[in-house]
Amino acid sequence: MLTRLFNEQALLPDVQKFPGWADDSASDDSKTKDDENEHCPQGEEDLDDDMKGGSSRAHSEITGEDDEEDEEVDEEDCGEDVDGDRPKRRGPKKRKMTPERIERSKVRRQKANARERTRMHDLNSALDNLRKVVPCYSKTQKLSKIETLKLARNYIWALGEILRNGKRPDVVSYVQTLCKGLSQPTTNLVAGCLQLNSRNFLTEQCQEGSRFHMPNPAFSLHGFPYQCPRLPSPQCQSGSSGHGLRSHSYCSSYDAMYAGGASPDYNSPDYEGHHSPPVCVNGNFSHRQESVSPNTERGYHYSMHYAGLSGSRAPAAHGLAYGSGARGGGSHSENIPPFHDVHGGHERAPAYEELNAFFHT
DNA sequence: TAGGCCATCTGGTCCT
DNA sequence: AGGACCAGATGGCCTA
Repeated sequence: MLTRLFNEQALLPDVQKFPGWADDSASDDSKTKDDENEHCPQGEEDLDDDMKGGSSRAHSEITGEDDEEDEEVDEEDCGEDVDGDRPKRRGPKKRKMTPERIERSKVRRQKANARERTRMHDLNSALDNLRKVVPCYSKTQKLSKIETLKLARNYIWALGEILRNGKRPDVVSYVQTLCKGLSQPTTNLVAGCLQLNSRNFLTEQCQEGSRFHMPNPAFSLHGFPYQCPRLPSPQCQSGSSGHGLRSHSYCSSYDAMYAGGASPDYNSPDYEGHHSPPVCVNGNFSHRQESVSPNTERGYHYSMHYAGLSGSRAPAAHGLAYGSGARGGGSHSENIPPFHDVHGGHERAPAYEELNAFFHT
């Protein structure tokens, strides 16, 4: 139901000031150095072709290496000077590939491969850590690498804006900021995590005054007609996203953040304290994440991070209603899975306390 | 089947 | 010489 929740283009017109947002694709600064390396390759050691993988054989083929590569080559000229049909190579003279050298090359290459694997694994685990501290995190359904980076960038920017402006962010702008440059599926996901529910916006705005600013009373996101849905459960919606994001159900909501109601039960076994930096939209910080719907075919859990209480108790005055959200239920839903199921343990961001303190003053 | 995402291999470049 | 980093190529997996 929430597919196509937000039209990305329509979502973003107001947020133009983000440095580097203008052209993500354009910033794909493909290298220039290659242009300078048009000379013929320098005497490559001829690694044996029987090494497994061998996906990048283009180079060797282009250089014209063949069975005769053991012959020493003239290193004076290159490329344009063609001796016969084949360009001459320059660079160090090729040495004979003795069996020992071949073996050493193999070993060296294998070691390099292993290092590269390790390096990429480290990179991926760093990326996983990053996933845990951006507003939407799921163990079972990860954001792609690029989406994680973009969302993290947006998130940092949004938090920075909060600090700079010294006031609570406009909700729509906040969502726009978070979703800037994200793909449609990820935008839907983030929006789903924030669950911009018109019902609550409207009721809160009408009944509780200005707990937050809604520029458009008939809530729609810059043209996106998000008409107050009557969800079976305000806490969980199922949605699907294409491409990298498999179908999932997610939850956690703006409802919960804004709905008045009982405070969460921090003594609940579900509650495990803060694991996540705050997604601060209106100043409500809390520890645990919103629940997820268990009735999904693949059990994807998406959550928004409620975070930040500097202590271990959230002030009820902020009216966080875990789980039940807009229904105003006091205790959080029994559907809420253990927090760690959705959120791996990780450290808090440093700015946490400051932000928390800020929003509680 | 096309397209997106990812892991891996590989060679080039830079640095120590 | 060897390690770190990078980017291209390739193939596998998954989803629409």
